[in-house]
Amino acid sequence: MKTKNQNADFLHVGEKLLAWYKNHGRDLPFRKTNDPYKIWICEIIFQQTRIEQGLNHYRNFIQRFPDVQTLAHAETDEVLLYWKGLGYYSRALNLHKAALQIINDFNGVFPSAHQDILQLKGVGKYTAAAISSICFGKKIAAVDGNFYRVLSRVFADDFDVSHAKAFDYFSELAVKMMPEKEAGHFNEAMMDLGSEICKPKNPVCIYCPLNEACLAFNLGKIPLFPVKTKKVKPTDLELTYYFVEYKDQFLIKQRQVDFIWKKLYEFPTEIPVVFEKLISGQKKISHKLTHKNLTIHLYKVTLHSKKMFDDFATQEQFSAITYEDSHQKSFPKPLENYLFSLFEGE
DNA sequence: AAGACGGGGAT
DNA sequence: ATCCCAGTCTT
Repeated sequence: MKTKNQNADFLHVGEKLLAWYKNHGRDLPFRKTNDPYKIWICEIIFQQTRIEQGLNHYRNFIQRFPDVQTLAHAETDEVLLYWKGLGYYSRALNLHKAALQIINDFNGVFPSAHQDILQLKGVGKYTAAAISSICFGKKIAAVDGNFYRVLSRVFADDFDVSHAKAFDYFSELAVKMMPEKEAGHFNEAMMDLGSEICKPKNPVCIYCPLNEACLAFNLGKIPLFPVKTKKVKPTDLELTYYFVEYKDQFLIKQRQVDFIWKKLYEFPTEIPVVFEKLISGQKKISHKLTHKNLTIHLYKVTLHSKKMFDDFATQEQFSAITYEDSHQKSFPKPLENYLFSLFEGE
């Protein structure tokens, strides 16, 4: 009997959330479709990425790669180009690999079984749950940062969200709240509430549809939740680049190492000693990565001999391109900014 | 279980 | 300067 009443309470909160969503949910382009391909793309783009930041990328990506066949048959470089500036570039590489998986393993049809979806490169528990619920009506919670924040506050639950079991723990809570046949909308509702009302800082509790039920709010303990113990320590990283130019061309190569900016283009990292007297100056670039304070020492090397330029490019397997052509390559943000500063106004 | 992986906006 | 965002993959 006790269990029954508790479940009824959970369900009541879920229905409140859903009612709020129908009136106050955000109007986003991918909310108008149940096409698993489009939902997949949008879920990957918006991993660790704000809606405002990725919205244009989503639109451009879908326009250029409207279906899984188009994506699978594209060059990796072009997929990367459409990812330029989004960060976490392995997402784009995995996206392309997964498109080929769908062609080869699933006959070119986006899989509908949850376990199959989970097999796709770059698709983890969250993304698989989002696709399964939104596109295929499966009653599965797409537990993300919003779920952790909202649920930990509503139940004043101090379960450590950085713990490995947090996904399953909060998933169980969420499923209890989920109205039948509304898993997709429920998941979207939780994201919108977390984004617009139950924000990390200064949540707008007075407008929250769940404030009557919210334990943390009624206890005045909102700032205590969610509990997150994982601590990250910033480290320092220094890189050296040489911007080697001849007339209107400069040298680039593609990063292959499994480190930051894998598969993105960059400048030479070392030059022959005889070039050193041609260095016209150093520019220092400071850039903050997620857990790194990055300093780039950037030297500009202006060559006046086409033979030296060509020989160096050939021996070290660099490519020579113009500034105009560089728009067709994906550069790390700090290098992109440098290029822009060099050529702006021309 | 812990680290690595980008970039940008809010506070 | 710090936090954290529609997380996933690799030790």
